[in-house]
Amino acid sequence: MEELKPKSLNFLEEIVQDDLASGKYSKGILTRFPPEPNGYLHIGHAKSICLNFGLAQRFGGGTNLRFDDTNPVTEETEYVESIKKDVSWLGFTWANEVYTSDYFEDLYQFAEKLITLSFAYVDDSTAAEIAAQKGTPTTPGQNSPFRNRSVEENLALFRDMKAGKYADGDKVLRAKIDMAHANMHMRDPLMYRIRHVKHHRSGDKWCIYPMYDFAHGQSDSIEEITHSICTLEFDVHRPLYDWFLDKLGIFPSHQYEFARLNLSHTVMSKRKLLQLVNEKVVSGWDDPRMPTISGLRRRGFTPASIRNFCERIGVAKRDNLIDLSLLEFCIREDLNKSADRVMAVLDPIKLVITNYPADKTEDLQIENNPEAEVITKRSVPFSNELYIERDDFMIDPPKKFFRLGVGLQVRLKGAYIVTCTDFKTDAAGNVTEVHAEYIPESKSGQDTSGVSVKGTIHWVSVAHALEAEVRNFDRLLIVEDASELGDDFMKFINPESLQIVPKVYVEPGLKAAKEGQALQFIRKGYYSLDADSTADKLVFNRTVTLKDTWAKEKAK
RNA sequence: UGACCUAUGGUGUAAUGGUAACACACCAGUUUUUGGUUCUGGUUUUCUAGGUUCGAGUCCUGGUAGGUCAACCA
Repeated sequence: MEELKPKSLNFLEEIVQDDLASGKYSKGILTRFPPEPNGYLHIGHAKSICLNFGLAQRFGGGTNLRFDDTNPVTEETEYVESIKKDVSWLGFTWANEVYTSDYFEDLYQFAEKLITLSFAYVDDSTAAEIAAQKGTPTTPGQNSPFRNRSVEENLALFRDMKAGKYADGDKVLRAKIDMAHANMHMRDPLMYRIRHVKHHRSGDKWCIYPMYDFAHGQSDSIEEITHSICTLEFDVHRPLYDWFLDKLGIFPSHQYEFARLNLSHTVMSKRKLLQLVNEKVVSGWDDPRMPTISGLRRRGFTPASIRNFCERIGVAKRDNLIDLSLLEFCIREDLNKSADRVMAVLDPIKLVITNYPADKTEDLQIENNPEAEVITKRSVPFSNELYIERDDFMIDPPKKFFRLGVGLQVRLKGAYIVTCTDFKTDAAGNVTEVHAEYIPESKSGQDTSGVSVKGTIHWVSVAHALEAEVRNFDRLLIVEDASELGDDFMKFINPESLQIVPKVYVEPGLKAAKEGQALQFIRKGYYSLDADSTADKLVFNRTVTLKDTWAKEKAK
């Protein structure tokens, strides 16, 4: 069936569509996702991943996973593995797994070619001198005294650099462009620096390493990437990207830029995330409060929910701050359809059903998910003593309180309607026990009582309950926008971003729960079994709360 | 005060010179054995001043505001 109105294209899709229509790329398109393996992927990377892989999927092309490993000081194989895991987990398959370090020889040859063409020279200046020569955005730079060395001298020097005859920082290779250029990146940018450091893949083979600007575009070109998509801060690099490809006369890949994702109530920069880890504000890169892919995974987010989120946020070139509530909506939308419902009492108080036999247990059949296409049921034991939530009882219930209070009636989910008759308190006046009578004819599914109630509450049988730990997570920061906080963001950490409830009661069937399994704790939220769980002790992470309109009503 | 990028409801994103719309959020109601879900309705939008045009959110010019760039990082 034809769609009546095709979904509008984003600006990148339009570019690809136009390029394909004009016959520019007869072999189809090829994109790439090029992380530097020096840290863990976060939700901002997910946007880029969905964009790159999504573009290729939509227009019948491929996507390379390229590790941009030109700086051996910061890169490690450990990160390569985590990145591959995260991309796969998100549901994408790359056409080729490639490494910029695979192109070191090609890049070296490119560099010699530019030297031969008098487009590059070896500079003996120190880093400080080069910085001083560079000028400022409003004042032109000065030519380096080494700028006019002969091709032969440059070639010899560069070969000596490669051969390891110089120490780190002694010399660099620079492109000869224009020290007065309005674009700072065109003021004789560095192409190679000396680093006597072991590389995670090439080992000690090289002691000179290409800079990003001399590696990225050429890598794109070598792979014949048609559309090289990156974030806006690389916009000013594009003239240089094009300059190198043009002077080298190699495959003309094209770079396009989009605005990176900013998410409210969190930070996204690698440096700040690292700070959170190092200062032990969080337990690690996969702490469920982190916006990392591994953190979101542990928190209970599904790949589909993240892909859907990336689809919904769209893509453009203006700065943006996406509200966390959209991410929450996406995971609720997914889990509402897929997560089984179970009962867990987080803040327990005992409910005694005084007219139910103390020696009796019933195994009630309760549906797992009312939203599922095929309804399945599970068995839940019911007895005369139950745990219910403390806030499901009030001594002086206000109007529209559809829960328990003396004289009020509720249905116990999947069981009977009960009428609250009494309660007990301790010396301090705290409620310790609630008493109720059940209506035998009101059994769920075969109710002939004729009684109708407004409220339904969840419960767990005291005798059968399983103990568990619950970790309730909330937004990392108490401020929406951390962009102008700088390092002060640490002062705005939400003190309630993690609340551990060491002892909750859950229904006994949860003993069979599997790590990562998503569950809805009825009326409480979506939870997922954490890896910290043991046979004796289950640990559940709260992925997200349910929407709570009663809380809003109460607040009024 | 140089170059470049950007400006549409509270937040995002569409509208490709021809009725400003979709989602989230928010509000009201509906449904509901989850105060969840569903469904319905509602509030709230083109930075500014000129210009081109029969017609401008869209094109042009100026202004304003925000962002990016001066690592031997990527």
